[in-house]
Amino acid sequence: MKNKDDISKKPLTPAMEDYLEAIFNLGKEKRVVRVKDIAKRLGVKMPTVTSMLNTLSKRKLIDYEKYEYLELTKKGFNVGKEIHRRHHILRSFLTDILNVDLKKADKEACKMEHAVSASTLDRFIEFMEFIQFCPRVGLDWLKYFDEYRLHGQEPDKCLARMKEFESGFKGRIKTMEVVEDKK
Amino acid sequence: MKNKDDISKKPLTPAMEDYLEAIFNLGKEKRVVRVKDIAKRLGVKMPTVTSMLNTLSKRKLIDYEKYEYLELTKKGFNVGKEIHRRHHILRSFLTDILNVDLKKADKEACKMEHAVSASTLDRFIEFMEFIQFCPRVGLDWLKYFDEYRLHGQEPDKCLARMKEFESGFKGRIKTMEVVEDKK
DNA sequence: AAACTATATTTGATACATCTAATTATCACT
DNA sequence: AGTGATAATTAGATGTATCAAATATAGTTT
Repeated sequence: MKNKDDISKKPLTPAMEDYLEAIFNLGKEKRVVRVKDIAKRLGVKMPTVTSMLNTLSKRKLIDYEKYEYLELTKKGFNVGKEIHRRHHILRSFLTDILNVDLKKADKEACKMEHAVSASTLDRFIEFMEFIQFCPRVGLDWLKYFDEYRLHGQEPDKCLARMKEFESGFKGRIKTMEVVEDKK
Repeated sequence: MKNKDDISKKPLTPAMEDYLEAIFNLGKEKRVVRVKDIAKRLGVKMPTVTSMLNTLSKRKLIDYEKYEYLELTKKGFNVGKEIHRRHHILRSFLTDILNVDLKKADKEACKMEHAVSASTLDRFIEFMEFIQFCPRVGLDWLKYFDEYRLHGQEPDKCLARMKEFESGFKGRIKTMEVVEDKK
């Protein structure tokens, strides 16, 4: 006979993930996690939270007895942490690279976090690392993106920018060569 | 008395948007759009499609009489086209910039398209334009991202890359100056 | 400890998207 | 025109996430 409800392999819904993330975050911010706070954080009413807590409890993602303090299980903690990580990375991408304002970035990251696989997320990370560390066109370079956004593509400026890049590179190459020589 | 069901200002659900996009795409691929094809495209059963067609019809997004050919209304067409555009742009970003494989990119773009606002989408576009057109580090530059992904950050290579960039820039600056002079 | 307030839960309802099984319509062919 | 195959719809059910109203519990204050 098959397992009656083999719940363990059913994927979590986006809503469940959002609750776990919220509980994870609240757990770091406050001594105890309250229904009221979860409701506020997620913009839902308290009965909705209670109902979801029962679901999460059935799926062994939280320890929960009614009217008592609730805690993430190991499993729930890992999910919450992972979703938080996704949120953080995607929001960084939106704010630091695309220059989206924080509030909007936060809202959109919250939806994107359910759309993007772990491997794609890794690409986002690598891409951001690449921009910042190697070949170190990073932060300066992104300022030009800003200018591009605001003023469009202006050939003269483009030339000027490239000259700046060139001399910037010269400086950096020197610095790096010195470091290399020391080794 | 208020409008009985002021449906016009209710936002569309992601599912509705997916159906409109699918109908939009099928409309371009085939003479007529069939329930069966929509079902196949979206991975749902036919009754689900029928039911959604009724919803879309009530909301004046399609012209639909049962058993007859269906067509997008002007409004539905615009939504379908917009969602298609989002899909396309996000997928491009994933495949062309982050190097995610096409199939995965397609699946993830399909979820991301409901998470990203029009203004953020514009930033994605501008960012991709910026990478490709100005300051023209574009395609070459992305090859280095690939290498970075695969081999990590290797200082020697980083230096080599920067030297390449520098000389590449020199060449381009020359070319551009010639063009500028002609003006 | 009694009373009041804040917090949480239960109950019952709604909306949405989906499914299976049963039914009905359309189309193509002989 | 009748029949069989394909396509579409209806009917009825399920699961998820939400809400408002009513109720119950916990915590605080006098």
